[in-house]
Amino acid sequence: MVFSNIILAWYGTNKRALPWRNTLDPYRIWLSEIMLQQTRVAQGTPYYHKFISAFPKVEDLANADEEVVLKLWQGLGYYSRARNLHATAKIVVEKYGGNFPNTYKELLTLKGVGDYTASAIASICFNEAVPVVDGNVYRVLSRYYGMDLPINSPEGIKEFKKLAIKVMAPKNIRDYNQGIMEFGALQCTPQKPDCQTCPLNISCIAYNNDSISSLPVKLKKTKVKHRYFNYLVVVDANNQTLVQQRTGNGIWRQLYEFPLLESDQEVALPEVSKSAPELLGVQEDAEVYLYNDKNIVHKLSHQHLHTKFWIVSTTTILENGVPLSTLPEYPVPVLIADFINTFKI
DNA sequence: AAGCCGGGGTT
DNA sequence: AACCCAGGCTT
Repeated sequence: MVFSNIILAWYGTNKRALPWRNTLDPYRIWLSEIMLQQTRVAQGTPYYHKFISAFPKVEDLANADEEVVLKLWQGLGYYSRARNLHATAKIVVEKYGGNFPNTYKELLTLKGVGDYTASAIASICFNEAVPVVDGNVYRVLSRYYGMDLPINSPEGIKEFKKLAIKVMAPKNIRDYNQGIMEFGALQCTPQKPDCQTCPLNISCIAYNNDSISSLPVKLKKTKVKHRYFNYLVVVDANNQTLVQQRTGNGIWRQLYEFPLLESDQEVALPEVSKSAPELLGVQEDAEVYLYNDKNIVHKLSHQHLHTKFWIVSTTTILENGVPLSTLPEYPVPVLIADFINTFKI
């Protein structure tokens, strides 16, 4: 039996009933694919429902305020996906009359749509014979065909794409693409794959070489950078505080946070008491105290944020202050959302 | 070609 | 603590 036929057969009996599997609507498929980039199905699914409910059609998403989109995206991470999602919705409405492009090549021009996502939409919605090569596919192909090229090297990317084209099922690419990904997610898992019940084990090179655990090969590891965040949570006599929007190219662009004092190392109370009032534009006699006794270490994939929240209580009435009660309306990073949820004066 | 961009689940 | 997740963009 051929590889692709086994994948198709396996998919037929093992596929999950996922919310985006009952439609071929490009809007819904696109939305699900963007949300699932580097994101597990279980984590993305609630967001898919929220978005479909808030924005049933691409026009609804295009017409929404960016801040509303970011707020709905809050907690899902990689927030550039939300900004690109919104931009692409506008393009689809304005340039394509509300209809998504129907070819891999044209889909590739959309913001936030790369090789994988263009292939996924083209194959699932339009049955175009282009293979998806995501993390699941790298794993399945590297093991079954014994490919030990690093999956994140330029040669590896090229060779795995060639192999993926060679072994795909062009006549039923829609099910094959979803099938090989589902197979990677459920059967050929990163750790402890279920090789005993695997329909491909007899001809799987890695299984027969006992090299399952060493495939796929991936280069380098991300070095974690340590940063020290001091958030200044000012509270004035009217229960107002200050928030600001992050700019630049770093983390959490366009999300909101409290005024931030970043330092190379830990900062102590006297230093904060001295600099906070002027930085916030409040009176010198403001009362400053540390809210969290121990550092909150917020872990991103490439940064550890050692965070202290400082409460700055002042009699000054903030001119640009916002009521504390409105904080839940702002799109914020999880680090800030967690604080807001527990903060009681 | 390499680095950056989140948050959460598994082991 | 390390690894990975239905990757893409920037430099």
